[in-house]
Amino acid sequence: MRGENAPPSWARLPGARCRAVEHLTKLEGLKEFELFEGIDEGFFQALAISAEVLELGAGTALYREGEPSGAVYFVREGRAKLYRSVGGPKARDQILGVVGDGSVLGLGAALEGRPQSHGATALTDCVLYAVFRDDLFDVMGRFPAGAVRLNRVLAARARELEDLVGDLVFRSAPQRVARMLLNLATEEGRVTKRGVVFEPSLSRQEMAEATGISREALSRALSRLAQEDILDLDGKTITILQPAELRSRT
Amino acid sequence: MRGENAPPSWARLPGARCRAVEHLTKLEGLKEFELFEGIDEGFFQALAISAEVLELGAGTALYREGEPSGAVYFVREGRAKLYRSVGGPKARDQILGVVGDGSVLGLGAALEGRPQSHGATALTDCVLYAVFRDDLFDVMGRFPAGAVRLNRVLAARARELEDLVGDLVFRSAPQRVARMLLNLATEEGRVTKRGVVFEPSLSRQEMAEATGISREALSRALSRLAQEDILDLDGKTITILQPAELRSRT
DNA sequence: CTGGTGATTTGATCCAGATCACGCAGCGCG
DNA sequence: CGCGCTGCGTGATCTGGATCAAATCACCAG
Repeated sequence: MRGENAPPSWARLPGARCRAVEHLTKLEGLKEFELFEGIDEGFFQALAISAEVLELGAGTALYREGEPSGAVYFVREGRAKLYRSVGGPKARDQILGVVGDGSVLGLGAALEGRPQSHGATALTDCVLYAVFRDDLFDVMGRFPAGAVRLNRVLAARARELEDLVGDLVFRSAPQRVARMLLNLATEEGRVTKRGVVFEPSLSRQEMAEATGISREALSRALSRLAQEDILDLDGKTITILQPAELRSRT
Repeated sequence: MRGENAPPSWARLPGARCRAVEHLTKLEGLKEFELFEGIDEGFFQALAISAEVLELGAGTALYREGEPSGAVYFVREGRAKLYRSVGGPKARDQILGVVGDGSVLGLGAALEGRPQSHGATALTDCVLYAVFRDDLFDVMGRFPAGAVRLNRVLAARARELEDLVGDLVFRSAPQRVARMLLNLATEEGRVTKRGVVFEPSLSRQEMAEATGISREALSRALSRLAQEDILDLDGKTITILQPAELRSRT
């Protein structure tokens, strides 16, 4: 049925597996998306009928840059990174953004009918609803109100990318590190009396890629902040001891 | 600002002036937008009724970063730059993109109902169709097929921004200069037997801002290319003598 | 405990590109 | 005319962060 489409990369990956789930479950999950608040019931049903539930193990790729768009993915649970790569001798990645539940992946490529402009990989175990392009267009045609809402996803992405460009161009490495930490903290941190504690879903390497600097530079920036008692580094967990001070270094 | 419709900045700017134009003219103009190919006639009429024709002199600002979204602008003629700024002692701009006719400005902010995330300024004299937010939402509600098309604009913008991030992070200054020249050439160049000739709509300063480097570095990069007979610089006009060579420096 | 493998830190250089400083050309204007 | 102003080119420094090199740490299998 979807024979013309090359199988999306998740279908070929060991970490991913499809699960049969009853209809109602999926429908309920979709209704939780803030994005679709106030949208007609029929839209959810139509989407739910088309959706495949997808469990993606941490670290497995959902799609890669340049790959033809097979589907869009509604993130129900977990966190994923979007990134760009360069090959060649000195291969590198740049993280474009980290998205959590309630977001949508692969939408731009699906709507434009062009190859993916970035790769997407699960940072934690994820639960996604995959909707194939054909089905998406079908549902969009039948429930335009829902389709129009999808605009917001792209508007938000564009805004975030503009922010990223601004950071890369205008701010120094230490400033970007500070911002990255604050972002991670608001996403993943628990507030305690010592400060904001979290165990980042990003490795040091990935933090560097998100910040647009080398792993070594990131390491140095962190140690520096620890030395100044703004951070506490203990194994994998990071505590922001002086959030205000960190913010002032932005 | 007072009320929900604070006057958009163009209304306060000397270079801008509104023109009374008959209905049919505007409608014809809108139908030329490739973006809306195949869309129902009613959509154009509804948009045309709401649209104001706006003439914007070269160099005048359409909207600024942080300003509340008043309207969206359909670019009928001319070229405009989108940019980010930092204030402070060492104020700088970074050009996020240059758009020409057939594109739409200010859409993200309008849809999100948030302040503009970037500024927009005319590079050349422009003719725009301005549609106020309220009117836009009204038309989108009545003609969802057209509304859904708008997401292509945002998808394209997001893709372009991803490209920009990739360039900034992965490529060296000379490589970015080469790309910028090639982009300008395809947009604005005439092919002659000597090579591709154009008189850029961007000043040197702006070329530097688009490339993410200093004016001096841009100047040097250009002279270098001229020295190697890849470019010819003559006053304001640039001729790309060896497009292939330039492309290989990407 | 022992060795191995990968991630992280630390330390020591290097260099692309920013910054600073200056000269020069055009251009409107009293 | 001379004056200031803005935009552009070019040379001379300076430096943030990349890169190279090596040590340390964490974790696991045996």
